Amino acid sequence: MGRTPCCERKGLKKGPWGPEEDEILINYINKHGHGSWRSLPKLAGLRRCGKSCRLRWTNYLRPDIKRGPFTLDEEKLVIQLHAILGNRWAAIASQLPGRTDNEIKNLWNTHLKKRLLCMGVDPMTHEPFTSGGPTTRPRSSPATRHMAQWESARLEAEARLSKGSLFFNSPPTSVKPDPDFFLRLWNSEVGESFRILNGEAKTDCRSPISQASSSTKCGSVSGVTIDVGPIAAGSSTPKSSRTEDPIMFDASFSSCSNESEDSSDTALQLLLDFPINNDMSFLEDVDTYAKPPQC
DNA sequence: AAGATGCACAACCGCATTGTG
DNA sequence: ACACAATGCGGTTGTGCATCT
Repeated sequence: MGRTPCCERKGLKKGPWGPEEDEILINYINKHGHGSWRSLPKLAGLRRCGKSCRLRWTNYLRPDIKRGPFTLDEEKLVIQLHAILGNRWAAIASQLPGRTDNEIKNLWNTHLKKRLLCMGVDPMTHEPFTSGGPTTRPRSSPATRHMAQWESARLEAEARLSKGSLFFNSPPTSVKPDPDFFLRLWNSEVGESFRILNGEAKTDCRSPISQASSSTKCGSVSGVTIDVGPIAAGSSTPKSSRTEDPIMFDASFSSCSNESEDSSDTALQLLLDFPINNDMSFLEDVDTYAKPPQC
């Protein structure tokens, strides 16, 4: 019995949305909320499937969408978060207010990936390519070095995590670290310290977003205002990796046990090892690296 | 000026996960 | 505990626009 395709019904429109459809969708959601996406198109009078409506709303019509080009800081953040989280676009997007996973995915695939490649950094592993790699850029460039530093720190933390699965109360069989840990770390006071340090090192490393509003997600994360997350609460399950959860970190995390203290120290070290002085100047130097070796 | 090519972005598809009866 | 429906997510594709030849 296969799954029935969501748009299998005849008469459902596909392809680009027209302005009148947008208007219908916006009006309907403003008035009633989206409720069940499945039934929304029928109720709103749209000849679209619910999935298409949801996508259109979340990626394009939502009022809080921030349009326009990514700022340098946003790009930096995306790269840093990608190093931590991998292709978990939704999780990355949750750290960039007003940006959608789709948008970030596109940014990554069209710009950042290429740029890293040109720098001699493997966009998937964030490791520098060894000689013979697809780049001609010297291996010891600062950006490359920092990526390598970060990667090794990340690996170290992963190793520690798998070793210390007790920290998360996860079953011994669970060797795979929860990538959300890194996100929580990023959002924790440890991460805040890291950002502050970087902020001191550079005149102002806050993104324009957080400059504009201290209550952005980026800003709010620095408020280690405690929201006991599932991990911190010791109830981590695989399902907890869902990214809709507000990702806040329990400050008591660092004091739950000796082991966790140790983890916290390592975590701090991990973050401090990340590109010192937030040196991602290669991003600013787009022209220098924009053109691939044949790049 | 016209066709070819590349790029950016919106949208779709299918699988995974979660919710519910 | 199970089956099914609903939703979320990531990968991929299609299309329109800009630039190049």
